[in-house]
Amino acid sequence: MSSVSLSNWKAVEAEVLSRIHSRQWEPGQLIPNESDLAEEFGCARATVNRALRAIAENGLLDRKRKAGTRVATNPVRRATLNIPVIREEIEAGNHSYAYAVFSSKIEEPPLNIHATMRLNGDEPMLHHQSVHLSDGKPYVASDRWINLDAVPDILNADFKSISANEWLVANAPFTNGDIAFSATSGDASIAERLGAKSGEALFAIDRTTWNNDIAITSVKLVFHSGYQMRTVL
Amino acid sequence: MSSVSLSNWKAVEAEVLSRIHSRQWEPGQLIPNESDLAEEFGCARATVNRALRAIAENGLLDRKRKAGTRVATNPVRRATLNIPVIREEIEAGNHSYAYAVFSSKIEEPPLNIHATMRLNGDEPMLHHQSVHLSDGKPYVASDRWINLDAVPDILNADFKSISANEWLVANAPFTNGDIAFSATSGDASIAERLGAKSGEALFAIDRTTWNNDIAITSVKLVFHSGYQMRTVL
DNA sequence: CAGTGGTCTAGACCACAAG
DNA sequence: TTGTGGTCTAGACCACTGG
Repeated sequence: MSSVSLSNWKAVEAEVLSRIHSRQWEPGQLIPNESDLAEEFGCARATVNRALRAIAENGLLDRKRKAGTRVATNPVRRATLNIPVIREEIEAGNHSYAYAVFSSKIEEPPLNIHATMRLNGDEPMLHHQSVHLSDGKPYVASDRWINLDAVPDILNADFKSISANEWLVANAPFTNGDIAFSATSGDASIAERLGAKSGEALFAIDRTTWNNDIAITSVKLVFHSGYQMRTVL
Repeated sequence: MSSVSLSNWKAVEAEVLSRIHSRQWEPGQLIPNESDLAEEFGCARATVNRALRAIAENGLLDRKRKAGTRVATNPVRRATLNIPVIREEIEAGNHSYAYAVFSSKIEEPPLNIHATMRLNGDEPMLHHQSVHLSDGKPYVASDRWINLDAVPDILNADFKSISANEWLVANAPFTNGDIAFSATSGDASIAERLGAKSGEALFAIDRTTWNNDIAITSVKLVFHSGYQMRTVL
């Protein structure tokens, strides 16, 4: 067997993954503790810890103090999605980027936005609607609410040179947020802005962000027909 | 300032995040190197490393040898999605789970499946279609192709007691996979299986998995109307 | 070439939780 | 109570890469 010394955590990770995939260690089974593995592999316990922690973060191992480390029975696979700035996503594909503002005005948010953002009173909100274009074609429509109490300076932003999203990324850091992915039948106005057929199935992202419990912004992005969000497992 | 000693990596992480959020360290700016921060915080360099690595994995820092560590300019936010076994997702919501097989037969895959799975020859494929039910209502429709060369034993599986997905999770570990999220107008047959209106917008996941370059399975999941996939940022 | 992050080590103590 | 993972330390060497 592996009497050779596994002297780095990537090698340890590979060996452990191999034992899991080959069913030498079966789902649900308790694997040896870190000290024993360190001895077997001829490396420090910290190295084993690094490898096992990486695997556990990926969902293939369950680790508990005192109870030990087990091979996950129903591995909950984790997929990490990159949520880029739209302009960069478009330019990364060698397309030209542009965007257009449809409407930008201060008004009362509807109840669902009020609830989603967990607003307390009736903070003044900026309602900002725009479309991002790739090679001149509609790419994604954005319907955004911005809490002016949190970022009053946004009223001075020049949305001819920078999108609301990029202004916020650069000027309003957030500490936490929610994101949801769904499918929507774009209503007539959204469909028109995207150049889609009315009622066509469109991919949507709803994202709300806070800075230490102060709501910053909530945005609904509706993508052009055929859009896919991809990643690896 | 923080003349107190930050003696664990979570505290260091919090302090660094605070400096980023407060703009004490601005986007694009080079931050002190690990040794200097270790000295300032009164902890070991390894502790600083652990904290900075965690932040970098989340996209808020860019680290390069020799070049040092910079605050990310356009933080590419990463969202980690948990992809559970359908049964567990349903049962976690305290609903009853069931599923029904519509069709299961060996046949030639269409060209797009052949390409997606990167098949070489004309491996025999099992085409398996089913629906998962939550409290008796359609939850998600599954259209799956399985490479019988990779998992011949699946022909002996009893799909009355276990779904194809769960059989594969338990018996055919994979080393890597692709996953894509999209919106689809379910065709008439899918819509019917899901009890959805024809043409209604539905959330879909396409997932293909391999075991060391041997394709295992490719599945399209189409969820019931209104389904959302959520996570935090 | 030289500065930075990446990693390994040996040992130590701690925190949690199973029995 | 006690075994296990979680973490910290001080020091060392390595690997990458900018200048």
